[in-house]
Amino acid sequence: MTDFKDTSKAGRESLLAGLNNEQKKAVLQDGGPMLILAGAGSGKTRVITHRIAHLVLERHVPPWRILAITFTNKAASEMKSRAAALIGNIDAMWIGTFHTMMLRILRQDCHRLGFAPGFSILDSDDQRRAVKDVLKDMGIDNTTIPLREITSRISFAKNEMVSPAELARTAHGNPYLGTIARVYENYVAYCKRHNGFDFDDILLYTLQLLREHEDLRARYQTRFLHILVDEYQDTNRVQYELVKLLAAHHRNLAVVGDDDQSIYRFRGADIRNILDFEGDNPDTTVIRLEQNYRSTKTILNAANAVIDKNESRKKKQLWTEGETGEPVTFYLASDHVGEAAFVANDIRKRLSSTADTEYAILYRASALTRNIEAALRERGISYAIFGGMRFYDRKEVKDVNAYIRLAVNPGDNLALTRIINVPKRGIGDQTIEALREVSADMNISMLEAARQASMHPQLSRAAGALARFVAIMDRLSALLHESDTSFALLVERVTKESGLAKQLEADMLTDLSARTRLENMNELISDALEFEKKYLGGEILAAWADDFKSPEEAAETIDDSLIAVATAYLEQTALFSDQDRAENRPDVNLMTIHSAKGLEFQNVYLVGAEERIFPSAQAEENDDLEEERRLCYVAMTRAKKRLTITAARSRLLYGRTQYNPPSRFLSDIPDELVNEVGGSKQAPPRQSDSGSQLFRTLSKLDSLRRKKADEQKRQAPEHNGIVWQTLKPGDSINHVRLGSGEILAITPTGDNAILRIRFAGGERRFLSGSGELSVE
DNA sequence: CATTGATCGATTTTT
DNA sequence: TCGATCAATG
Repeated sequence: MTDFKDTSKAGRESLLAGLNNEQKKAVLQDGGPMLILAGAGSGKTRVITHRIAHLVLERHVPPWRILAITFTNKAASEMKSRAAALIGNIDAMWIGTFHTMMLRILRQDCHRLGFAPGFSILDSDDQRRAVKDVLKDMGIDNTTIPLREITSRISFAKNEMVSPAELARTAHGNPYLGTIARVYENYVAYCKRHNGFDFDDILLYTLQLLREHEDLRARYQTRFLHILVDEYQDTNRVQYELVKLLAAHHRNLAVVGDDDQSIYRFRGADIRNILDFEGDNPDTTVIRLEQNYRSTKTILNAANAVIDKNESRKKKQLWTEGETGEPVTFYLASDHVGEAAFVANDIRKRLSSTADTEYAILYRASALTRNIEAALRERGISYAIFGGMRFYDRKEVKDVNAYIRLAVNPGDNLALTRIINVPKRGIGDQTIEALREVSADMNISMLEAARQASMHPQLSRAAGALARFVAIMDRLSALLHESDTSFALLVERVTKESGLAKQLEADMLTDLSARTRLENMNELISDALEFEKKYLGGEILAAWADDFKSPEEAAETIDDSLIAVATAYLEQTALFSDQDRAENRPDVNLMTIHSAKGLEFQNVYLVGAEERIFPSAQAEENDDLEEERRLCYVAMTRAKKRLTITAARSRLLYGRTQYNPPSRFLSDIPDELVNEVGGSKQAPPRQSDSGSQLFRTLSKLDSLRRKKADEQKRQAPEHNGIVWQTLKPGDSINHVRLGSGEILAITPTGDNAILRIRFAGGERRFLSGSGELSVE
């Protein structure tokens, strides 16, 4: 351990410098179970990294005996670089996501579960296609049960460790659920047959492996002297069991989280894991990090007031020594266009008049971005939408990777079906279906079936095309297994041999987007080159190092064959997003509240703060309001300096105009913390039952505004028609000729509005200004 | 076998 | 509204 930073007294003190008492306690705590309740902006990452540094530098824990688990790769790399800055070389330390860490264990001993080491990792798209295949095999019409319903139920079952048999039992004769259970069972077999793991499997099978094999269990249990888990409130049951098992021997388990920020129930997070941690471990040391270093007093108090309404939570009260700051701004626009304009104007004003550089617009659902984007574009404000498509999820990139996948794992029928006719080579659905049949009947892979095409009458028609495809795969596989060329070169050969590059070049003549796709493909080659450098240089090495060797020793045993590099590369593309690929800094960041978690901005705009949007309609139906409230808390606590919340009285969403009152969360914010600005010219919101002062103020302002609007109307030339502002969908209306009808939708167009009306004879649209309409 | 119109349906998302 | 997905046609 020669390359660690010096552990002089000065070094030691700097580890604790600037930490508050609670933070110090968390860093210095000996061991045993520890629950660190870290409020938003309380310096959580700092505490974790400093604790790791303390363990290594002061307590002389070898880095390879520390396991630190995060939820995202982004969080992991952040933690790694900050820990490395404090400690020095930490290559041997296991810092990473659950999936990355468990994959390490799985790779080494997957044969004990009946899997081969070159296994594929199925992404959600593969998963869907796998379920489709299973349905076809079972002769189930894939319209009876929605695909997403099946995949999500299977995923939930896996997260809860419910086996197909158990799921069938809990179906209690319900044929719908019974079918899903049978699909689940066949899907598991399907994955095994194809030597593939889906994301849930990576965790579930690792748990199974460790539970069933005492030697492996003992090996990892003794190895990890200290285990740290970040974002513990978002763990699911499998993750909970994994952590529990791995920590069972030394019991030095520090979990860090914030129950108030648990917002991933929909993907299996179980808030009980954090709420019951003390109960599960009676000797737990609980540390509360309640001092916030991010937001103003006002923002914090407003957020506290909102979250305080939740019943099931560990009470926590964030406080700050920071300034009081400006009140929270609330703006109620007349419609979605006005809302977007307000936000965009406000940002434009601040961009030119202040030195602020951080702006984020947050929303509950991504459908809300459209108007915002338009408003920003109109004003020439640059923006970026956070959390779009991953680089590795682009079609052209996935196609190339599918060729590599198939070369590495010839049993991967999903990869095969993806690219057997990409680019087009005359192998259609019929042929693919026939291949599937032959492969199932003969118990061989589809690639093997294609190889034997001439022996099977169903395949004779496409035999020529199939032979050409097999020849391509043979060349690639020969290159992979026999050649000592570089991996990047292999990737380039894939693009050439497959004809993908040629195809894109041809497409460029007619299709402008083909250029981008070609660029992406070339980018993939440089990406592969970069990865290869890292891999051979030992940076990825720790992932493959045998447990108890130093990185140097491990370097000698590492497999540097092309196939090993390819396997590692495929793993990276399956598991890593590319959110770190920083693009030019935009003026404004647009993102969902979910993806804003963990981030902070000087100026935050929370838009669409309306009932049925936030909280969402389905959250209300499912009685999931506490989670929505936590989401609101997360949104508010992203703001450092200024928080603006907006809502619209009418909003065109999913092709319908909705009229929703402002979000109930607004009424939880004490009035003195809010400044309501500007406004609309329409009817007041539906009176809230909360009787909050804010709503009364809103109504007062509103009646003033209405008076003004009425005056303006009187001065303006009188126009015919009806006062559409008082109407809402569902109201009845009369037409001179068509008689009585029901309003379906109202689309404002300035003074006027388009009314979609259902009459006895069908639907018609009218301008509200048309003199032919009258209210009943 | 590839292309085209109808139909459905729509929170949130990482790995 | 908009987009993806899917059955029917040339």
